[in-house]
Amino acid sequence: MPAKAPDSAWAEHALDTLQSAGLRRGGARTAVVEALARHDCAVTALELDDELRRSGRSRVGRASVYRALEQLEQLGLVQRLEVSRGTAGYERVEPGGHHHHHAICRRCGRMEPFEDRALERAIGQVADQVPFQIAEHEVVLRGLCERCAN
Amino acid sequence: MPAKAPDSAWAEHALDTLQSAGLRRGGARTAVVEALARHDCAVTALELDDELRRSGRSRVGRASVYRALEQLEQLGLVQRLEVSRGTAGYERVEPGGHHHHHAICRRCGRMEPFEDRALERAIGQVADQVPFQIAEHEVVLRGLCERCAN
DNA sequence: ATGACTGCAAAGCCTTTGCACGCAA
DNA sequence: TTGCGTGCAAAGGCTTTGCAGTCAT
Repeated sequence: MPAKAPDSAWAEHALDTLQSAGLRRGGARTAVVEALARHDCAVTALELDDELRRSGRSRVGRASVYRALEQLEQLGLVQRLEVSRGTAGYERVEPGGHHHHHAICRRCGRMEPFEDRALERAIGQVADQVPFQIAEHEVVLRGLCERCAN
Repeated sequence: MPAKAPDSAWAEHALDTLQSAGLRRGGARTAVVEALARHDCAVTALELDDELRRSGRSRVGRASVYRALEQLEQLGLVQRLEVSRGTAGYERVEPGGHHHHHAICRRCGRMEPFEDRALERAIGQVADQVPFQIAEHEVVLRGLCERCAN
């Protein structure tokens, strides 16, 4: 239940890309894209599933949520990262390249996004030196959040 | 079956730290530390388990491997990271602070370690700006390795 | 019409937990 | 001797897969 304005630009971009990839605009798939568009930071598949189930507009199966997320990930429309032991989080990838990274609390799991140009620059240079064709990257800082540190 | 010289310095440091924490030098725990000392990059719990099981010197239960890894992680002696969908990898944390990050192939899972001072510097600065008490960090570059890119 | 998409339930996989026995200190 | 450490088996939790019905095109 994110009280947020959805990123319609991304949603449209995502749906178009899906279509270009020869995929149909099924109900579940569209619902997942729209739900994702309402989150600015990583959400787990189960959270999205709950959200969709509660909003009640359409019955969306959990499997469909996972399937949609996997396709979005493979098309480079969302990025997957481990938000807690054994649980994955997914978040939109903006076409522009703009993105953030995360600081995650070891104790309570709270997640704080941050961005830094110098960091991106350093990563860009390293990506060129590695014998890989790098498509994306992620940085995770772990420690204690303000609340848990006291 | 890593044909490598073990990092005995780390192994001793780890066993000492465990002892200082009031933990006993049980057989399984020691075996896990020694196995870890023979790897320079992330290994999964199952790989360690297999290794210990095959070397056959002592029967080590899978649960003990996981328990040992969790303790080592909490003491900051090993770092845990997701090496593939749903599977964690663990690797030694050198007392000196020296460490590397990883480039992981999307297709075959191959992992290439790398290190970069400029990157570490940038991360250090960001860590100071975030409202968290950062204890560690990890950077993962994802893309295609040389073999899979062709 | 036709095959992709979906929901439901079952299966998979890695990881954790329960329990009784064994061992370090 | 004491209770931490361990192995084994069972349980957990997230994710994936199988299948038949449904819907987009």
